[in-house]
Amino acid sequence: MGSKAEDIEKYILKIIEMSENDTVELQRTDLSYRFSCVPSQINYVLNTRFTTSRGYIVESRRGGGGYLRIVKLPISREDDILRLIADSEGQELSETAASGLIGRLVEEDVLTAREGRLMEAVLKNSALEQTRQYRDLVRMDLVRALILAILREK
Amino acid sequence: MGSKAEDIEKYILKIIEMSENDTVELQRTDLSYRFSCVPSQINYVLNTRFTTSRGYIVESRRGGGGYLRIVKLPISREDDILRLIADSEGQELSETAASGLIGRLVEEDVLTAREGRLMEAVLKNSALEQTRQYRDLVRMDLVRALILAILREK
DNA sequence: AAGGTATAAGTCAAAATAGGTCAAAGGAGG
DNA sequence: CCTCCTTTGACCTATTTTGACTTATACCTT
Repeated sequence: MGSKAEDIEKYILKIIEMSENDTVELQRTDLSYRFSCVPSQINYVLNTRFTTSRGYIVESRRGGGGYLRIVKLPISREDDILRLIADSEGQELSETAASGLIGRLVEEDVLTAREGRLMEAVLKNSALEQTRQYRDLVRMDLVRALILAILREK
Repeated sequence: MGSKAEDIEKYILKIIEMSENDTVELQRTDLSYRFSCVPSQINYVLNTRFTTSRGYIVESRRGGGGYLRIVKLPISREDDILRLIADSEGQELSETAASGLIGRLVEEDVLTAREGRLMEAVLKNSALEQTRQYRDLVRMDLVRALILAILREK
């Protein structure tokens, strides 16, 4: 018995499929009309199906001319590190671990040496001073954002 | 569907691009006619997009023969950057302002385009989710760490 | 020179537009 | 009935659009 959420998922998958560049932009209200559901069900579908761990990025903008943009990342054929990171929601990352990770990314030529240095600077405890007890969580978030940005470049 | 504000922004960017000396002078009423909007929407676009953090200065004159003059600031010298961080302690930096700043650093070849993209990703609200009410402070810290790292290279 | 009028831009806040969050209610299967 | 997923709605936040009111400058008339 297919749920509405599933239908919406399939519809989005279909239009991503049809798009070149694996990116699709749509409006939440339009979609909710098309499927006769409340707008927030669209968020439900996005949150449960189009997650980073499944290889999607969802961006949005509110207000006039607002939109939802769903980007499918070419994640399947990437190496293990990247995959791991994309799936790191809620995990922590110490300064040392981050530094090691960045180092590996540089060694594997995912980042240039300079990119590595700049990222390390930003990931240092001293830069995350204000976040105190959350800093290892925040650091993980920053690294994830970094990795997603890299993946996004295709 | 992009917003009207975006269209207006693009139009202004285009004519600045075409101008030599990166200066453009136009009339608010003309623009509002061209885009079928109220005049004050032009101010909205100027205030939200052509900000100093993005490297623009807007001057104007009222009354007969009035005008809006938008100047794109020339490449800044190194001490501009220094000054920027010098008095950034405890300051806040919004996502928009950060994005404008990074854009400028890229234009000035302080950062490569890719470095800029990666930094922007890390400075996004979505990456700073956990910090919530401190996020503009944290963002400033991150940018300061970035700039200090750049300065240290030399 | 003073004052009035037309012209043009500025300010500010309300309204409109659009997406986000969260938690309660509903429903299917074990 | 218990659990998990889905559906729904009330309330929140962000961004843009609009308009009423204000201020500045130029020009014309006396």
